[in-house]
Amino acid sequence: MTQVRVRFAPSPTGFLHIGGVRTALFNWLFARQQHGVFVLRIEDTDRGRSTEESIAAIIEGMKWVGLDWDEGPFRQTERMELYRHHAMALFEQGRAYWCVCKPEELETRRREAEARGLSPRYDGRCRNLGITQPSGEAALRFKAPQEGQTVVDDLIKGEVVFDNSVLDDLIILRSNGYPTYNFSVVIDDALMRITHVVRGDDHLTNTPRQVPIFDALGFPVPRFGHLPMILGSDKARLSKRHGATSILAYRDMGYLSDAMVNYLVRLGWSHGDQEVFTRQELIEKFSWDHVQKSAAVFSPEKLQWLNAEYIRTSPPQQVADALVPFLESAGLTEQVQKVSRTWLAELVVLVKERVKTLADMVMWVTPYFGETVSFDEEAAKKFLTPAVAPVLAKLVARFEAFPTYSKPEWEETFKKLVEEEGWKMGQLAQPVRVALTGRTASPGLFEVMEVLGRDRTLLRLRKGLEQARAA
RNA sequence: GGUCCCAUCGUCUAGCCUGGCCUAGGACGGAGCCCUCUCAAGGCUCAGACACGGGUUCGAAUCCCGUUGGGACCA
Repeated sequence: MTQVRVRFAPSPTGFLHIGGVRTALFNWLFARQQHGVFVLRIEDTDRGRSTEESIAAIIEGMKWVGLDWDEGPFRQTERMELYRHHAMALFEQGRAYWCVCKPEELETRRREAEARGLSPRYDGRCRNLGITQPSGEAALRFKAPQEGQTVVDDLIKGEVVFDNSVLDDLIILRSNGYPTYNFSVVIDDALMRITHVVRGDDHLTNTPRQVPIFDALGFPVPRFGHLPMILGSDKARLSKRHGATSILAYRDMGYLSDAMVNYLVRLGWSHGDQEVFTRQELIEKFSWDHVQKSAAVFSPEKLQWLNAEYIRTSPPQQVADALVPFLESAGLTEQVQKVSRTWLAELVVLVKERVKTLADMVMWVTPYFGETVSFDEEAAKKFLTPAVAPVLAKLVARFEAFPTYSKPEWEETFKKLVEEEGWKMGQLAQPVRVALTGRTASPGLFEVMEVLGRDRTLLRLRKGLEQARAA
């Protein structure tokens, strides 16, 4: 049994796309499950559009989602000699030939063919010219098989049959000496001994063009798997106008990488009714025959639900660590430095049930940092009124009698006071909530007090009382 | 235009290969109720799909053919 070797081969012409991450993820899961090798290869032969920033973004994105690679990153631009060498090898074997047709001529002939209702492929004019040493501009073309069929036994789509008669002789080396996409992938996949080529299904029809090249060069043909596309809500290919498509944009919006991975894997793959998986489970349970054949619509709502799920269930300390950069960019750097990591984790526990993203969490968590809070104007106006002042004063007095905070005792004290006054819980709870957090919505009051501690609780209650009296 | 791929609730999907357990299951989203100091979380309930047409069969979401509709690639 030969070792499984898979690859992810993005072109660095922009940020790392969520579709790309999903392709990488399926490859990675398969590699890890099979104890195989995952190769990262940067397809940067398009010099005009490839950028260093983009390569850095791909690497950063891959690291963020935790898809570690075993070999690479390789770059095609560093492998030019290999492509030329193998292209010339094909020429020497008589499997490739020089084509001196000018681009304009090709264009005219293509139009003519189309006008006559024929398919617009290369007519093979230079195929039998036997040019050995082209004098001017020339491209190298591969002699594609013209008869028979090429059968691709796809891991996902099943058996797909193509008639070779529809194939034309594709250019493998351009007149400028650069290899074409369809050629360089074959050489790389062959030389890197890739056993399973898993990519987007936009490459399915490229496959019968590539298989004969493997054959001609005497390389073993890998298995292929073509993943369905990811679409936007209007069923068009996912793009900027559907919202963020860069993986790092999701990081910056406050999504957890585990949630992202879990969401992406379920977009096109399933394991019965299970929705939430640990990485280990994914590695164990992943299989090609449960990969969907049809395209899937990306759902920001479901992603958000899963993210909330992960925020609730991940170890609080881990969530707290991921939260820190968000607190810092919200201007809370100093405050964050003053508090302990465990207190931060307590804060996470306090608010995690009410939050969808880490960005949300910042909003929920800010009231607990300073000594005091600023009151939301509307909230104060509604709840910190002269009518509640006397009761609030009594509450403060009774709480002050306790040397330390104790949830059961303080809660009992609170309820007793409400009862004595003949009030409903909400009548006192809301003013207290505003005093403690500045807002009308918060976690349970006694959990809030716990996180605040005795002294800050009393300080804030007194401030609230002042406000109520002044109103 | 040619070739190829695809088709179950609004969305992600289970079921399809190995027909009957499907009056089609789960999840997100939506509606409602419960819980409740607010907001959430949670629990319960409801609405909601086998693209269409032919076959095959005692019986089809499941098998076959066609149609329609999407999409990709080639240029």
